[in-house]
Amino acid sequence: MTLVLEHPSAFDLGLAKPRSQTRVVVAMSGGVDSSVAAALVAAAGYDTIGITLQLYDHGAAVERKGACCAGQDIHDARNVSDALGIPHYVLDYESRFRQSVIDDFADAYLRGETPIPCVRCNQTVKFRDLLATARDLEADALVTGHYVQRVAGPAGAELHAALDPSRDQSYFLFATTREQLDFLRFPLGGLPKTETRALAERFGLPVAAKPDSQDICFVPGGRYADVVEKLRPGAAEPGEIVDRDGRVLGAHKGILHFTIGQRRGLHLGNTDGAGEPLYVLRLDAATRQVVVGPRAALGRRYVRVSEVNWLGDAPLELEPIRCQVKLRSTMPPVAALLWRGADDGAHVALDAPEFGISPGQACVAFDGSRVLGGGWIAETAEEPPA
RNA sequence: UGGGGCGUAGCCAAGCGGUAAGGCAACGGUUUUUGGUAUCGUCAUUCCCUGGUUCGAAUCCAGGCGCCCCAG
Repeated sequence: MTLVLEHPSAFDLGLAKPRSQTRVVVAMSGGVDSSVAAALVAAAGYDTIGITLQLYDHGAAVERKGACCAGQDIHDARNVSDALGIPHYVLDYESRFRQSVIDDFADAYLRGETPIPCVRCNQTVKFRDLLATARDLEADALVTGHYVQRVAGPAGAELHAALDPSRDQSYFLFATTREQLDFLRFPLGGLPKTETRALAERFGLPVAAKPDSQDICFVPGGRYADVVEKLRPGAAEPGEIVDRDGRVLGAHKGILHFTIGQRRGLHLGNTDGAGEPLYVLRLDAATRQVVVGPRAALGRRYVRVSEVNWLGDAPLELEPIRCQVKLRSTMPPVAALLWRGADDGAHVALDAPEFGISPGQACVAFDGSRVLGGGWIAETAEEPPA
């Protein structure tokens, strides 16, 4: 990638028209990554337009570090655009973000599931709504700063994990459709984060030293339960903490405070002398019970997946295929069998048990670096059905 | 008030005259564009109380107090 620094024109998005006549919209969050993406595109000579989405309450977010798409970050995106000499627009997407991402987030917790707002955001606001806006602007492509690779394959655009596995964000993009993928470009997928920082400095971007964003962007201080309670007043109903036999061990302040596999926050000391930590095994929204037990009881080898977005060349069939799956963004892919389920669902049988798999999270299947597809975890079982 | 046992951090618990292990919980940091996991660190100047013996006591002695068990 150093080549890019010396010869910006070596960077290419693989579009047919001359660059000066090729319009590219860059989704700019105000962070380092998307700023570098914009700089690369602009430096390569494309007709570049920066767009920043205002997604939520900008008042509360102004002073926060590590946020995006509100307050200071919008100013940062504008400053970067000015520095690059590209036009920049801010779109008010607050209401659709609220509908598509935040409401879903709250409702998932009330159902006893654990949502991934980042996937919903990519799936709706960014790759559906913003992408449509880019087309309206007669753009030829939409560029984002995601660490993921788009590879032109024999059967069309393929989605691949980033070159740097520690930066890979393909888990969060499993729902990207083939159509969307045709239009999208991810200039950062092939470089390590340190390289991105170096590029930011070489381009003289005002955000070069800005800390990475983390946590849920619309949740101040990581206190997501407060947000859910604010959105759904009275939703945090107290309930019992019970063991697998139904024995009551304690009380909790609402199942929305927990997720499967969680250890901390139970406030349950050692009561039986075994000295083994307790983990959340199950959440029962109907009875408001949190079921806890030892770590060994978390093991699951079967996962049922719904709303599958399939990106493989051959359609998913009843005959199981061998692949690797990720059930969590930060885990290395693990070996599994995958086959088609009812409707748009799928079944996954893991070679070895995984611990702490929660409905509402994503299951993403890979063939090596390539994303074959993914869906939402609907339910799990200790063993696959016979 | 006959006999026996026990009282160490929020909980469990080691220690048996030489200057308070460990686990759980909690709290804080690291990791992480979700939650969580993991990991690292912190957490009893003090051992129910009061005296005594001793160079030195959570450990020995005496007296209280509080629990538990057996027998009545």
